[in-house]
Amino acid sequence: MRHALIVAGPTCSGKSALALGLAERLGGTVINADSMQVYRELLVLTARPSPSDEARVPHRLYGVRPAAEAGSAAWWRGAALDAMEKSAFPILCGGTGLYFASLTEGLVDIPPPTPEARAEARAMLAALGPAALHAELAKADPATAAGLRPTDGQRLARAWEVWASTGRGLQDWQQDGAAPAPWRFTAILLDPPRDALRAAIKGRFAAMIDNGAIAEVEALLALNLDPSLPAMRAHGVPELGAYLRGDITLTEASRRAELVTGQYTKRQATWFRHRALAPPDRTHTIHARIAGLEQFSEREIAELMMFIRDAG
RNA sequence: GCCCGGGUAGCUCAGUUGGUAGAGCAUGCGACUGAAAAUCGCAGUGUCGGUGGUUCGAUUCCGCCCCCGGGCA
Repeated sequence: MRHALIVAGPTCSGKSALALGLAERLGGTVINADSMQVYRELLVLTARPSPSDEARVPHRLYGVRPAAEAGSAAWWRGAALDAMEKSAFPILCGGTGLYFASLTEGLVDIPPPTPEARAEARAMLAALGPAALHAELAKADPATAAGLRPTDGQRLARAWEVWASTGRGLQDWQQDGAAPAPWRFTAILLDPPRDALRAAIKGRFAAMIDNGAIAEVEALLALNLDPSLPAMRAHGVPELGAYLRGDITLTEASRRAELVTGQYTKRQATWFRHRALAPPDRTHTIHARIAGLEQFSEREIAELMMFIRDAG
């Protein structure tokens, strides 16, 4: 069974720099496991690796999808598996827990929902609200409805689209089970203190503004896409959009973007603390925010390399 | 100096016809099976500006003081 490395952690924890450094030493390919860095139009705002980073080491799945086309865990899983297959040593780097889980735990093989079913589910959610959608689902697919909160609009819509397009309930599909990808995973998890993360996020957002984030949002908005598209909801896009419309000041937009990003790191930390990316003896946690491999001593780097080699 | 309004949770504020208080946001914790930078759940916190008085009991009523707005001088 082939071996792949996972470098995971919350936003702004330093995982991209760490993955880059490791890829250089190990002859690896960095494969994006971040749901927002896949969108072509989002470069600055998602802190995607720069062209010079990409010149140092092969990078895959960054900016490969137009913002107009929503990605999905299933799409990402297939693309990642393909990229892994073609890499000498895959290093999956990102912060999207669900994406990692689609690999390490697998995904149930449910046919993609029909566009009609998806549109119907979302229209029902918008028009009736989650409680009414839950009531409707309870009639059509009681087993799935029983497991969902009447307030959880997004999951209710997902359940509805599955039922409407396959005639089979989501819960029922999930009984089929899922299988992990046929890979041996080793994980390096970054779990820095939250206040360090918040401080770094603040600094990074200011740098994003200096590096063209506003123009990036302006260009994205000019595409006139559906505001419910994932790329349109990336941290900073709604906030800078409000600034561009003149609704709020740039200071306020920055404050809000930094706030939602900080809140997001909490959800990521919760996920990674409770969901194993790899078995305990093949998981290494670093409780600090890091700036890259150069931050470590040669001895620490050697230990890290040995940990990865032994795990493989 | 005078008049008016206000000082209650980290923030914005509600409230108690006198029995020591509550929402939203923030924060903390958690869930998460194809939108996941999404979506959702649970939980704190308070010398109720200070000080005297009335009262069995004051954050609430009264006096004085302090602070912040606004107006008049």
